[in-house]
Amino acid sequence: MAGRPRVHAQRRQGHTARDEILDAAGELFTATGYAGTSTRAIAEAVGVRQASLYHYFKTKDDILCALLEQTVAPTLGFIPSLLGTEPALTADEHLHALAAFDGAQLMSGRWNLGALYLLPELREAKLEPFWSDRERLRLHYLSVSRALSRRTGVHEAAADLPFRLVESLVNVWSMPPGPERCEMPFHVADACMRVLGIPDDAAAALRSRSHREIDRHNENSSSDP
Amino acid sequence: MAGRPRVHAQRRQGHTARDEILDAAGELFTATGYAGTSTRAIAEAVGVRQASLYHYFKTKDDILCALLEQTVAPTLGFIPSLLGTEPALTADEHLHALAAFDGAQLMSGRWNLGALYLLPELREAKLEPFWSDRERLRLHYLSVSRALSRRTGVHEAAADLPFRLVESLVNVWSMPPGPERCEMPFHVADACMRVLGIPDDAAAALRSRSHREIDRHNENSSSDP
DNA sequence: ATTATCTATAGATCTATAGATAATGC
DNA sequence: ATTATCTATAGATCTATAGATAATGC
Repeated sequence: MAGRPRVHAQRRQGHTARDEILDAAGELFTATGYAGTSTRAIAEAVGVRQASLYHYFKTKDDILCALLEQTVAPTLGFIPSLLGTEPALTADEHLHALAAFDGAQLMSGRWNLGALYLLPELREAKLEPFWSDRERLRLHYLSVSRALSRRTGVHEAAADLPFRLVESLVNVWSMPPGPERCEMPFHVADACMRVLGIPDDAAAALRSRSHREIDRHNENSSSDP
Repeated sequence: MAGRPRVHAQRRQGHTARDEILDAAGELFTATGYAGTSTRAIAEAVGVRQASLYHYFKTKDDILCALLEQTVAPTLGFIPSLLGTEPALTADEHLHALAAFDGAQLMSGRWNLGALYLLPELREAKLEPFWSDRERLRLHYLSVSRALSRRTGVHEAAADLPFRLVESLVNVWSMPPGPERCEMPFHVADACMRVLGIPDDAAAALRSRSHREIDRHNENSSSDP
């Protein structure tokens, strides 16, 4: 804490300076792209000098990486909750809750950070540990989806689709805010089940259980000392 | 013609130097974004020195603008053909052929230039006359679509959708090449009709007429002296 | 003493311009 | 003479580092 005073008063959301930087970077990267956003522009949006960013991030890539991590970390943190229930969840309960949580999380931020996945510059940047975390998440989706596709007899290529379906929520950000938009992650979770050959009524019946698991997780993780 | 020899032999598609530059820029802009592609990178991909680009384009924005124009100019050139038939086309024939031509054209290039519409940098760049051409095309879609929605009684908000449906073909570029992919513009043209309240069998019946109009236009415009 | 900021700047780009040069065409 | 290219470079960035400075905490 403390340190030399800033040249401007705080103007950003976020409890720490690091969070302020990520908030500004999220806005600018989603609005004008990665290469199209200079570190100076980020600093100005925060209200600090350009060099001050480097107290918190080693490079500009690091800022993007931290931002992208925010899109996968909460869901990775949810997986242990799903694995630790008593009695254990069935595969369909597990996948439905995972997709609903992941989707709601993608829709909950101030900026459409998932849209950053589409930036062409992304392929070039050095973004470990983001890529490895994202791959872990993808493989988790895949293994649960495979279990279900084996059970229903649907073609195994379908096991790739739930992960992609959830990511497609990026495009839902253009909807006007409101209850309809908030429902979308659950529609997508239902669609994940159908794509794996589970009938629509059975899929819809999983919703209340998913809500319960998500609430349970959110209570436990917010009550940290 | 003529002029000082290049430092490298030709390595790009395109009959003129200008076309070579646009081919290289199309590849690089779609791969690494606009801000992420330097004029030096474009020049290297062409096999000329960076400054030589400025013999053909006043600014970097100009290159992007010319590239984007390629995505709307052919379709704008098709409209007079559609208006000049004897006897005149009905509104549904007109819209179906327009959508099929426009869609096929978006899918026909070497690069997915329509995807450039999604680049966040686009909003900032100075891109007249592209924006005005694109607006002309949008309004043409709109007026034909409105005529149809009035006739079928579908909500008038649907008149916006055909233009957007055709543009969504950008996402089809991830399909493997083959007959299925080539069919997509016609599926989209059918979908434009359905979205305006025209039944599926009537929509499909428009295909042969659209094919004929497109062929007629291509013959006429390729036989320029 | 520690920390978060600041000022200043090096060194690497990047876009665009000026003017030289080496072909062809008349 | 005209043209398409070239070399060279100005001037404006942009990222990242070095080191000074002004707070708090001990």
